[in-house]
Amino acid sequence: MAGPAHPYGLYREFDRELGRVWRIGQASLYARMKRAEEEGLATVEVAETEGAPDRRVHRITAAGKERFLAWMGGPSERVRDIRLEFLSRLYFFRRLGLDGLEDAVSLQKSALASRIAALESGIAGAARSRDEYWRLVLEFRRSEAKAVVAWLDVCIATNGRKV
Amino acid sequence: MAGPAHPYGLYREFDRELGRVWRIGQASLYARMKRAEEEGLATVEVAETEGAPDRRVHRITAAGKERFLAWMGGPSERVRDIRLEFLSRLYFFRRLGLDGLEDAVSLQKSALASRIAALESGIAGAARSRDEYWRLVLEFRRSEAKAVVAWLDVCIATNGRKV
DNA sequence: TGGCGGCTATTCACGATGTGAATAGCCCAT
DNA sequence: ATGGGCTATTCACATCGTGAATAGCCGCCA
Repeated sequence: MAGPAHPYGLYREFDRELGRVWRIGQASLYARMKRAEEEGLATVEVAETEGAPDRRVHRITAAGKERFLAWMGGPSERVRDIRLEFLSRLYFFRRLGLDGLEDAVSLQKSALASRIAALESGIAGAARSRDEYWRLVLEFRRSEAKAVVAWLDVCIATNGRKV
Repeated sequence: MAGPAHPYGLYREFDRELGRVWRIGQASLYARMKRAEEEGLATVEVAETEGAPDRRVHRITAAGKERFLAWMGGPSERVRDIRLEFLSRLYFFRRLGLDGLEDAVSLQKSALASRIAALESGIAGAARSRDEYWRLVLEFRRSEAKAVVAWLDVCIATNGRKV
């Protein structure tokens, strides 16, 4: 996405930057990139180097770009995935200088809004049926979801300030 | 802990109740109970039944009880684990009629308090060094941690009301 | 000059973990 | 009598991540 890359180099970069959020092992990144190739999301070309082992240089395909951008734009379905996914998206938005962060934020916020609405109806139901435990569980989830919404607002504000 | 149990029966119970929080497959529960036996946390006795296959009845040992109670009391180190762990603890506190929930809550709260303090010093540092991304990441984590603290207060209040 | 440590780059073998399906006997309904 | 469903356990397999192995080349220091 930011030009051709080989796993080793990408790992060095990620380990310093994205690695603070999304810890990924070297061998794991190799496996993912190999899989991306098998799925036709990237093409691989072996490039010779001077005084170093050959590199398996990966180039993203149209299908790969599409998949990546869909992932960048789309909201995370599960609240617990936002921690990893949205913070990673944020990293890529900044790293690649992409725009559309505002859209991604609003999409995620509206996904969270319906999630919260569902949780609140569940909470009301649990309260009605005196299911204290279930009510607490749902309140936990609502609390988390609301915290993410509040953070997304901070996120937009910060980004707006920068632009 | 609530008397002897065999995996199949325990699964039926968990699947209905705890399963709403901690989804665990049947084969997975079997594996865990087998491992508990291997680690000396439970003893197993094969019991014959009338018109049904034999049961591998598990009985918790002293070591197992100790381990379980330590887990019940101790806070989750990572905020993201609280979702699963603390809600499971809450389930067992209620299911087994144990007391000590207040202690577990305060322990978790103080663990979160130091976590939040560390995050805030990190946020200040990131702000100083103009590392916007890292600041947002840390603010995300603080936001989550604070939401859990707020929920823990609700949790205590609810439980207090019941007693 | 010789060899040792460290860097680039990739691969491999393994362990943990979870899941669907297989197995097998028994009961009940049609 | 027989097919479906329940109790109960096990198996084989896919996924996923990790540490270590491999291998060539470079620079450093004795």
